[in-house]
Amino acid sequence: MSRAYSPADTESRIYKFWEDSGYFKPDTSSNKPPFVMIMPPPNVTGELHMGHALTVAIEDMIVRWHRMKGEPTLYLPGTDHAGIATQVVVERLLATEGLNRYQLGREKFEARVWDWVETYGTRIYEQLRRLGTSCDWSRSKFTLDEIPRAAVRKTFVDLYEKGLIYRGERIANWCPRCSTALSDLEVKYKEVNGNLYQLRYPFSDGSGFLVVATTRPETMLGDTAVAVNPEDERFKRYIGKEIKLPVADRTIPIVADEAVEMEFGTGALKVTPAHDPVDFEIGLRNDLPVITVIGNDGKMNSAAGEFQNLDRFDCRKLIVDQLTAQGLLIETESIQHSIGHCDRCDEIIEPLISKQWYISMESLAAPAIKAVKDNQIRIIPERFTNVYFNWMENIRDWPVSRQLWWGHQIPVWYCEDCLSETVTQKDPQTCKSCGSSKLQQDQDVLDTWFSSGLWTHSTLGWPDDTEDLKSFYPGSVMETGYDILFFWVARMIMLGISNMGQIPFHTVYLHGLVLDTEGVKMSKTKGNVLNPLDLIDEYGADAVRFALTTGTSAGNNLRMNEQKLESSRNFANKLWNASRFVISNINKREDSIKIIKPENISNRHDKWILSRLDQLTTNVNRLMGDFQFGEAQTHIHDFLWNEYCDWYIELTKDRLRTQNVDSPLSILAYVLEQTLRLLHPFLPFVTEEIWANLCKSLDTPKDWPDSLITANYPVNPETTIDESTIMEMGKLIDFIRAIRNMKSELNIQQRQTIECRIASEVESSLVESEKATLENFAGLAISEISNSTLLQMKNGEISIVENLGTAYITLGESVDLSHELERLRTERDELSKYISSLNARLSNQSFVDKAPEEVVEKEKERLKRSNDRETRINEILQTLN
RNA sequence: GGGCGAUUAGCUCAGUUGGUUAGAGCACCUGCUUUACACGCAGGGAGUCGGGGGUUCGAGUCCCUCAUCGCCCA
Repeated sequence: MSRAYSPADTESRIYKFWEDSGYFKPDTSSNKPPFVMIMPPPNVTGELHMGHALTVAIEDMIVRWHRMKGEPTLYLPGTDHAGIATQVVVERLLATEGLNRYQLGREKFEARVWDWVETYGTRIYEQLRRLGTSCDWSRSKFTLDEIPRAAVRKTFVDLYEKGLIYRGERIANWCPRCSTALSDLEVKYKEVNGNLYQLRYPFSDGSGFLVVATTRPETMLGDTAVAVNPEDERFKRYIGKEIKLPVADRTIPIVADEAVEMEFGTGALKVTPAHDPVDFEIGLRNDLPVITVIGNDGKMNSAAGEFQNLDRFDCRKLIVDQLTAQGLLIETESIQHSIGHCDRCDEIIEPLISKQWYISMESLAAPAIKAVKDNQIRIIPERFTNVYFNWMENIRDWPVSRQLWWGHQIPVWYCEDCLSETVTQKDPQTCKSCGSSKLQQDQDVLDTWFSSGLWTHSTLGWPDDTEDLKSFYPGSVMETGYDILFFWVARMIMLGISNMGQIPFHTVYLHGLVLDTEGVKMSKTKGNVLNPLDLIDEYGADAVRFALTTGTSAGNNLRMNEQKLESSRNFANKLWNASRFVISNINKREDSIKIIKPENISNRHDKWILSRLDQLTTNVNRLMGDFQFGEAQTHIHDFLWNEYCDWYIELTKDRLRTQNVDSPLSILAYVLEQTLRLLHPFLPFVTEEIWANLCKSLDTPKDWPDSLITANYPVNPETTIDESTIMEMGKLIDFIRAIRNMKSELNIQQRQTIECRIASEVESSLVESEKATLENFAGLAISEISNSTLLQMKNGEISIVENLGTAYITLGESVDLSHELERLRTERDELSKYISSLNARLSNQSFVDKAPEEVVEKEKERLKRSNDRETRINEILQTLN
C-alpha cells in the first residue's frame, strides 16, 4: 500500500468491480422487504453541478446503508427531458448559428434537441458513476422513453375521463421569449425599480377627472373600466359615471369592486382585464369587455392602433410622452416593485388570455393532504410539513399545456369536420364522434413536471402491471432538495395516489442548497459554480461526498469551501494510513490472524476499544435510523481518529514489539474491519479498497463476503459494554494529558523522562497494572506507587492532582515555588466555584425532588470527585506554605 | 401582507424528546525528521450560545418579543 491514499488509482477500478459484479441490482431472491429510492432525474440541459453531487451523496449513502442491512435495495437512476429548460439551451445554441427554431421547423428542431440529449444524457450518467452512485443502471429511464410516454398518456386520458382535465381560456403567465404559458411555480418574482405613474382620467361629461395610479401605462390601451372600492367615501359618488379614456379615445365605466385597495396609489384602479390577473377577476365580476392589446410576442397588437408592432416597453415610453404632452401625467414616482420573470429565461412575464389545458387539483390534493396528516408520509425536516399543507390547501388548478416543441405532445386530437375532441392513449385513426379521419393532434406539449410527477411508478413499468411495479411500489424514501417540494414531491404524492391507489413513498427527506464560500447560491450566471468533477479529480470522490454530508443536517443550506474538502481528504488518508499500519503488522507475522468477533478479552486496552466500538455502533444505528446522517458520520470520524488512532493504535505498539505477550493484532484488525463497514456508506471507495487489502491478509471464514458493499452493516451489539473499563481508561488518558500539559507549559520536551511518585488511594492497582503505559505515554519514570491519599512532598517536586491520583514530579532546581502555588491556587479556585454550584444544585430541595434520579446521582458523583480533588490540592497547598 | 429559517470560538458549522464546567473542522500560538500518516503528532489560547422578557429545580435547546440577514408564499 502506498504512503498516501490515491483516489485516482482506485475509484474507477472499484466502481467497475461493483458494477460488473451486479451489486447495484436488488437481490430479488431475498424475502426481506425491499428498500427503494428513485433518483430525482437530473435534467439533460447540461452537466452535473454541486446540487446534484449533494443529492447523490446523500442518496447513495442511504442506499448503501440499506443494502448492507441486507434489504433488497433498488436505487433507480434516470434523466429528465426538462421541456422548457432544454428547449431554451438548444435555442441559444441555434442562435449562435444565426438560426431560430421556426426556421428549422418542428421536426428538424426536435432532431437537434435529441442530438443534445445524446451528448449530455450520456455525460450525466458518466458523472454519476464518478461520484460512486450505486444505482441499478439496467433500470435507468429517460422521461421521453416509451414507458414513461405511455404513463403520461394513460394519466392524461384517465384524468380527462374523470373530468379532471379541462381546456379553458383564462389569464395565464406568458413568457413572450419562450412563447409559452407557464404555471405559477415557474414564475419567479424579483424586486425591480420602476415608476408609479399618476394619470388623469377625465369624466366623459367634462365635469372633472379621476386620478389613477399604474406601473404599466401601456396597458391603458386595453382598459375597459376604472374601479374603486365600494366603501371608499372619496369615490362612492362617481360609481356609474363614465371616463373618456385618453389616447385610446374610448368611453369606459367607473365600477365598484372590493378588490381595490383604498390605500394603494390613488385608490382608483384602471382595469385591464386582458393583462392583469386581478383586473381579469374584476372584469369577470363586473361583466367588462376584454381587450387584448399585447400579443404573444410581447409586442403591441392591432387593437393598440397606432402603437401596433411596438415592443411593450417602448410603447410605455411613447404613451407616457403623449400623456405628458396632453397634461394628463400628474406625477411619476420611482418605486421598487415585484415583477414576475420566467424561471428559465428571465424574460418579464406578460399575463395574457390564452386557451390552455388545466388539471383540476382540489380532488387530487385532498388524499395527498390526508396521507401526510395521517403520518403515512413523513417529511423530514418536519417544518416542511406545514409548508406542504399551506401550499396543498390553497392549491390552484395547474395549467399543463406548454407552447413548446420539446416534450410529451398532448394526446388530444381535434376533428376538422365535427370539431370535437378525441382523447386516447393510442394515436386514433378516426374521430370518436363522427368517425372522420381528418384529425389534427394538439400542437402543445405537457409541462415537464407532469411526467416527473409519475416518476415513482412510470420508472417501474406502469401502466403495465410489471414485476418491478409489484415488488418496488410504493418506494421507501424520496430524497430531494427542498426547493422542489411543490414542483415535484407534492405532485408525485398526488399523482402516485391517483394512479396507483396508494402513496408513492413513506418518507420525504429534503436537503438544502449548496452555497458558495460567501453564502450565495451557486449559479452559472454568477460564475460561482464549482464543478464536482474537478473537485473529484483534486480530492477524490469520497472526500467530495464526505465534505458535502458530514456535520450537516436536513433542510439546511451548506457552504462549500476548500477547507472542508481538504479535511475530508485528510480523513480518508488517515483511515488509509491506520489501515496500512494494521495490515503491515499482520503481514509481518508468520502465523495467520483470524477475523472473528473477539471473546473473553482480558487486556484492558482491548476491552476498552471493543466497548467503545460497541457504543459507537449503537449510536450510529440510532442516528442513521433517525435520518441524522451528518451526526452519524461525525461520531465515526471522532472514534476512528481520536480513539482508535490516537490511543488504541499507540497503545498496541508496545505489545506489538514485545514477544510472548497476548498480541493485539486480531483486535486491531477486528475493530478496523467493523469501522470500515460503518464508514462504507460515507466513504465507499477507500473503504472498499482497504477492506480488500485487509481481508487478503487475514484468515477469513468460508461464508465471508467478497466485497464490502455487500457485507453486513454492524448492528447494535448484544455484548455488554464494559463501563468500568471505559471509566478506567478515561482516568488514565486524563492523567497522561495532564502530565503532557505540564511538560508543555514548563517547556520540557515530551520525550524527556522525569521521575514521578504516584499516590492513589482508590486506583493504586490500576496505576500498578498500567505503570508501563503511564511511563511510555507521559514520559515518566515511576519510582513509587502508594495507596495513600497523599505523600510527603519533597524538595524540587511539583504535584498534579488528577482523578487517577496525585503525581509528584521531580523537577529539581527548576521548580519555581511561587509559580507552583499560583497554579494550584487557580486550579483550586476554579474547582471551588464548580463545587459550590454543585452544592447549590444538590441542596435545592426541588432539584432533588423533581430531577430524575440518575441526574441527581450523577451530580452527587461529580461532587464527590471534585471534593476529593479539592481536599488533596488544599493539603498540598498547606505543606507548600 | 403571511409564513419559514439563520444568528453558537477569528471563519464555516454540529449540538433531535431541557440535565457535566457548550463541541468539531479550518485558522492561530508553542514544541516535534516519535519507521501508519507533515493530508501528520503532542500541547495551548479563544464563546455572558443576536438583544430583552418568561416557563422550569435546571434553557444554546421550550414560550413571548425585538433586531439583523436570507428564503418561500401572496
